[in-house]
Amino acid sequence: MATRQDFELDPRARDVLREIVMQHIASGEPIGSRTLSKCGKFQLSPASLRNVMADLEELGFLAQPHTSAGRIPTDRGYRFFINHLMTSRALSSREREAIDEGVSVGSEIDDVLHHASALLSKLSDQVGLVFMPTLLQFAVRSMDFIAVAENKIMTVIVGANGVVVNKVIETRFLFTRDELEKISRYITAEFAGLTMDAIRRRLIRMTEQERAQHDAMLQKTISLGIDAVNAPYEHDLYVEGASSILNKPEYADAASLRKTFLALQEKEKLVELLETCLAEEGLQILIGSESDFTQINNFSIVARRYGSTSAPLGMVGIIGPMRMEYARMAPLVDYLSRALSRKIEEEEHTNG
Amino acid sequence: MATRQDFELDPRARDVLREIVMQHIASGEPIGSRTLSKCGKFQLSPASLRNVMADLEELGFLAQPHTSAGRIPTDRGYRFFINHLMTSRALSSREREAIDEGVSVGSEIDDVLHHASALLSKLSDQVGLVFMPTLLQFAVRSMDFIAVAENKIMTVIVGANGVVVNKVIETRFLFTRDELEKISRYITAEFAGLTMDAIRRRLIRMTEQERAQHDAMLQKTISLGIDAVNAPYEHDLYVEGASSILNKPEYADAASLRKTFLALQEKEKLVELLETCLAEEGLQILIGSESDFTQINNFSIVARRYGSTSAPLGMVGIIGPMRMEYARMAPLVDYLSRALSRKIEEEEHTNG
DNA sequence: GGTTGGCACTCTCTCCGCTTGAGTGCTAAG
DNA sequence: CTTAGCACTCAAGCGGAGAGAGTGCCAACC
Repeated sequence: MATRQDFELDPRARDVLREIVMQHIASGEPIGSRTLSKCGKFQLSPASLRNVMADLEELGFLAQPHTSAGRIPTDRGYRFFINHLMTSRALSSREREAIDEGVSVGSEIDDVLHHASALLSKLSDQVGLVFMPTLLQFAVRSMDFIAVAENKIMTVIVGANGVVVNKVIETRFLFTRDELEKISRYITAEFAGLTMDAIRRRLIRMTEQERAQHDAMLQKTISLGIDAVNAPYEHDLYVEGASSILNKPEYADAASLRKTFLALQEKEKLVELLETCLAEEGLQILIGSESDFTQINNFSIVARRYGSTSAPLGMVGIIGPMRMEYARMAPLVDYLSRALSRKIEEEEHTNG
Repeated sequence: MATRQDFELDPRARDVLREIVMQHIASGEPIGSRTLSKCGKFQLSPASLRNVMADLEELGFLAQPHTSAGRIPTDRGYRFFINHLMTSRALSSREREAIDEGVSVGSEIDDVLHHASALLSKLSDQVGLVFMPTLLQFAVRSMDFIAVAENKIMTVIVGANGVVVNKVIETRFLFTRDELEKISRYITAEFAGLTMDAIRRRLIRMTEQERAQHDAMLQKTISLGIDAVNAPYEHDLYVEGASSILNKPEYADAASLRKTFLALQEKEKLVELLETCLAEEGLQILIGSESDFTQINNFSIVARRYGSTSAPLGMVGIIGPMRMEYARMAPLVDYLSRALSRKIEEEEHTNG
C-alpha cells in the first residue's frame, strides 16, 4: 500500500526526511522547522519546511509527541530512511581490527560467540545478541560417550562444522567403560556424516529389525544412541551489555527501564523471533512494530545470519531503541557476522 | 571497639533499635519518634523516644538523611540487629517444598546450580547468587579425552563428588582415536583419587624420569595430561534476577539504578569476594561497608557455603540493598544451601 | 503557485515562592 | 526520668508566571 507513495516522494521531501531522521538519531530530541532551516542544507524558511513536514506527517513518516513540539520519525519513517535514504558509514580500521581480533580469540565455539556478543555490545553501545539454535539438522562427525556414573553418560557430539555439544544424560541400562568405547566407535563409524534427525530415524528403524531384538549389545547401543540424539541440547543465546540501555535518554525514567529489562529477560520470545529470522539470508533490520517482540518496547533489531552459506549456524546482531545509528549498526553487524562465518569456516577446514 | 558497647545497650534501647530496623525494613522510610510512639510497643511519649534515638545515633546505630527526617539504621545498626535482636522467621512449608523441588530438578550440576540461583531470586525477590569456583583441590574420579579435531581434544574430568567439567584444548601433538582411548584409561587408572594439583605435580615429576624421555607414547600422554589439568576451567557464577532490584525504592532513580547494574556486571570483584567467603563455614552476612564489593552500592550479601562438610563446593546466596528482610533471607539461604548440599551428597553416593 | 514573514496559539519546562507536614532539639515542669 | 510545649529546620507539593520552542494559518510577495 505504501510502496507507490514511497517512490513518489519528491526529492525535497526525501531530503527533509533524511535530515530529520539523522538529526533525531544524533540528538534524541524532536526536530522543529527552525532547527532544520538553520542547519544550512536547505535554502528554505521554517514556514516552507513546515509545509513539507506536515506532508510527511500526513504520509505517516513523522509524528509529533505533542502539538507544540518538533517531529520525530515513526517506524515507517525509519523504514523509509533505511531502505531509500541511508548511506552506511564505513567501519573505521580500528573497529575492523577489533572485530577481527575478537573473533579469533579462543577456539571453542561457545567462547567465540560469547566474546562476539560482548564485543558487539561494546562497539555498538547497544545490547549485543548472539544466537545459536539447537542444530538438529547439522551433520555429525563423531559421537562419543563417557561414563560419568554407572547410569549417567556424557555424550559429546562433534558436528562437521566443528561445533561441539555435550550433555550428561541418564540411561536405562548400565554401561561399562569398555562398552562405551565400543559403542562410540560403532556409532561414529556407522552414522558419521548424517544429521541428528537422520540418525534418530535410522536408529528407530533399527529397533524394529529382527537382529536387534536378539542382540543385547545392539539393543543397548541403539537405546543409548536414541537417548543421545533426543537429549535436550539447549540453544545458546548470549544477550550481552544490557546495561548499555541505561545511558539512552529514551529509557531515562525508571518505569520504561523496568519494562525494558523485563522484556530482555524474556529470552524465549527473542529466541522465537531469531529462529524465524534464520530463514533470511542478508542483513535484517526490524523496527518497532514490525515484529511482536520489538513492538512492545519500541525496540529495533539489526541482525544477520552467520555460518557458512550452505549451513547457517545462527544469528548475530544488536537490539536497542528504535532511535539508533542504523548507518553504523548495519555495517557493524554485517562485518561481524562475516568475520564469524569466516572464522567458523576456517575451523571447519582445519578440522576437516 | 564496639563490642563492649554492644552489650551495654540497655533493654529499652535494644527494643527501640529493633523496632526501628524492623519498621524501616518494612516501609523503606525513615522512622520518626511519633510513628514509633504510636506503634503501641512502647509506653513512652515521642519526646522520650527521641532521647533514646539520639543516644542510638550517637552510638552509630542510627542516622538521619537530613535534620528534619526520621532515623534509618546504619551498617552498624543492621549488624547489631542481626547479631543480637533478630529472630529468624521460619520458612513456610510452601517455600521449603519449592526449594526441595527446585534442587531435585535435573542431574547435571550446572543445571541444578542455575536453577537454584533463579529459584533463590524468585523466593527472595533479590538477586540470586550461586558460585562454583574452579576446584583444583577436588579429587578426580576419571579423566577422558575425546577427539574433536586432530589437534583439538575435549577433556572430560569427573570429580569424586560427581561434578563434571569439560573443556576443548589445543594440543601440541596429534592424537588418533585409539591413542586417546588408551591415554584415557591409563590416566584414569593411574591418577584416580588424586586432586588436580597432585596430578599436575606427579605428571611434571614424570617428565623428568628417564623412561619418559625415551618413550614417545608416554611423552604424548604426559603432555596431554598436563595440558588437561592446566586448561582454564572457568568458575561458574550465576547472578540471576537482576531485574528484581528495579522494584526497590532505594533504586528508584535512574542514576543509582545505573550504578547498581554496572556493579553487578563486574563479576570478577564478586568472584573475589565469594572466594574469600568460601573459607567460612556458617551463614555469612555482609552489610554495606563490611566488604569492598558491598560498600560501593550499599549492598548486603547473605550467603552460605554448600557442598559436603569435608569438601565445600561453592557459595550460594543473595545480594540486595542493605535494607532487606534479613529475618527471612537468613533461613532461606540457609535452607537452600543445605538442600543443595544434600542433593550433591546424594549424587555422590549413588555414583560412588 | 511556491515561498515567506507575521501572528496567534499551544504546550512543556523551569523557576520561584508559598504552604504544609513531619520531625527534631531544647527547656522547663511534673 | 518522663513529658508537654515550643521554636526551628527541611523536604515535598502546589500553583502561577514566564520563557522558549514550535505549530498552523493567512496574506503578501516574486
